[in-house]
Amino acid sequence: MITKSLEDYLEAIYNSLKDRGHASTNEIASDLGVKPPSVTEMFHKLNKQGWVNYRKYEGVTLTREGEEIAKSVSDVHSKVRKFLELIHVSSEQADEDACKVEHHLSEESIGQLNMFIEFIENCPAEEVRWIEHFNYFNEHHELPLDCPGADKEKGCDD
Amino acid sequence: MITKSLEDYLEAIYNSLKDRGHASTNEIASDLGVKPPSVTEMFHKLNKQGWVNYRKYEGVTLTREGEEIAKSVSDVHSKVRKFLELIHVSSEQADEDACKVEHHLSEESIGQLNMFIEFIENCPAEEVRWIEHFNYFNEHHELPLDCPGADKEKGCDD
DNA sequence: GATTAGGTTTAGGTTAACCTAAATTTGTAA
DNA sequence: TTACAAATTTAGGTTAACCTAAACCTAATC
Repeated sequence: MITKSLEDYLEAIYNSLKDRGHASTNEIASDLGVKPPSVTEMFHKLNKQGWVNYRKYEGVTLTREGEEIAKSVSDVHSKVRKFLELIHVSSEQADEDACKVEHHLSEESIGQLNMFIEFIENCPAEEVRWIEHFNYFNEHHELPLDCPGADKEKGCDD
Repeated sequence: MITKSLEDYLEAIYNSLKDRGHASTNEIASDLGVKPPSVTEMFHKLNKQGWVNYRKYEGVTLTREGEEIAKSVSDVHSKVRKFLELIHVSSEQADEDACKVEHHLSEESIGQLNMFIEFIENCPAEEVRWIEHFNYFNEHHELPLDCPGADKEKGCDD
């Protein structure tokens, strides 16, 4: 079974591989603010689940399944962060909070949050009956005809 | 130190006292989906912290400090729920997610979320340059003059 | 007053996720 | 090649929050 903690490790590994090209015990430990032995232990668990390939003293890589999980967690993270930034939470705090919140949203909430963000980004800062428009967007998956963004180049459902 | 779990118990106790006038082991157990012995154990911890008055076989009441914590958790809960409902998450799911998210938001994010909700509720569904207006509201703590809600009876900063 | 049912607590155990200290491996430099 | 420093793992321990089973209270009924 996946836990919040295992998700955190997968995400950290994913980011480390992306940013540094590798994921070692010490790096992940310092990224997550834990001690190296904790990381080794978790590497074993992730390996047993088939989410990473672990080779002693060398570090880990993600399996396809592990990468899928990591990507989806990371995706939720950036959606939450984006929303928080939209309502003017500082980007450091938004990122920190996203880390914690990312494990606790249902599919439904994630979907709606995404819908909301997409709507705002595609129909911004204009004379807009925005909540009515959002309701329409929510139902039809495209901007209403009288929305200033609707006749522009970019649709809302990409 | 307070933990997510202790917060959950305080909130459940608070709601039980409000809804039923008392908070017994079995009730809290069933509210939180745990077994009675777990509740007894947590009652002891809460009692030791000075957040509840625990009397064996009788249940708990909240101390002033306990009630303060419970109220603030409960407050965050309803803000998160309200926001999720605003973006059309079903109310059951919104409530469920709020339960989990409520423990993980910083003061800053809570404040901004509140600001956002207040803004929306006071400046709704009109011809509104809503994100610009939100920016203004965020900065000045009142609706801009050209906001349809601004000349109505109710201000934005109550 | 004795019995009993239901609620509550105690006793003891499990698990996840951490930790420190000690051992081990690895790569590099003398 | 040997020796050492740094990284990693192993061994063993801690804590929070749960659990089951058994013991214990309490209030109602006979």
